[in-house]
Amino acid sequence: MVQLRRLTHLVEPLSIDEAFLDVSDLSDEVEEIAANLQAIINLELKLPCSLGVASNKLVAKIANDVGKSQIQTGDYPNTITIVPPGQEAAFLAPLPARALWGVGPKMEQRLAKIGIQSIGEIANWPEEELVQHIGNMGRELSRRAKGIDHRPVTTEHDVKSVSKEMTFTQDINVQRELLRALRRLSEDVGRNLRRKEMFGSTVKIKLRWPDFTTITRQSTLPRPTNHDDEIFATARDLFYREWHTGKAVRLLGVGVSGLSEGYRQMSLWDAADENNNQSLQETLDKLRQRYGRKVVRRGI
DNA sequence: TCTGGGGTCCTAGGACCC
DNA sequence: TCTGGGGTCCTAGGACCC
Repeated sequence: MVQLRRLTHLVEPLSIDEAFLDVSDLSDEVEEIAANLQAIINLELKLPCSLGVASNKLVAKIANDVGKSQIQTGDYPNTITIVPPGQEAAFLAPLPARALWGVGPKMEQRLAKIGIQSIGEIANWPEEELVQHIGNMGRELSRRAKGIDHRPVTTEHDVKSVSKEMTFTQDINVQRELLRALRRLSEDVGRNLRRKEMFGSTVKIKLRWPDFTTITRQSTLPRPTNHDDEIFATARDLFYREWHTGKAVRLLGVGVSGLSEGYRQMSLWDAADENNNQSLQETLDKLRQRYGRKVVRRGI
């Protein structure tokens, strides 16, 4: 990301190793910008790097996917794929519908049922008919299939939720072990929230049974929190709504959403208690940061 | 196909209030 | 007292993304 931001501050990270750049303000030709950037990353990071260049994020992303997929040998892809302005729809048309953002395995099947295989076929369908067959998503897909995407490159986006889950190597049906896992997940989520200086108002748990069916249960708190104990207590209540002795669990997850920044509202009579909790939590965080997670353990 | 983890967005039903 | 509509929040599940 450092290398990217040297080029422009308009960098939107997409994942750990992908990002959108808006280089429309730079005076150089895009071909040149792309080639230089690739060379810098190859040289400085000793890593391959593929780029897609287009007039919008949707087409740039797909162009990059296409470029990378055309590598025949076992080499790591190090490609540059450019779609000139005005060529967006033509570039997308022959690609399989699945290449479009928002088309996964299920949507691919639904589209196939009405005879649509390619992005071009989506673009050619009357939008309203598409909506009749596949719902509101049809409107969005119709636009995307034509290469239309007006979303700007945004340098920051709000985090909407924080969660942590774990799949057990073996199904677990021992209450004590499950609660210990739930406690640990709650602490991870709490720490993550505190690191971001955020509070959340809705606690959600995720349970997966050995047959792979997965359920979620959530509960909204009267006030936002980022305290381990509060998250855990809520998660535990939710857990007991679905779990009974002996029931085996494959996966356990804890998440918090409804996030807000800053300090939570406190009622007056909570203040003293609150301060104690706060300082205890901060002390625990510091101890764990210095000596590791296991330095302080709670009895579930 | 036998399935990891952390996210976002959409839909749909129900409760509640005006 | 009955009826209806609309808005909002909460909950649950599912599709999709990297």
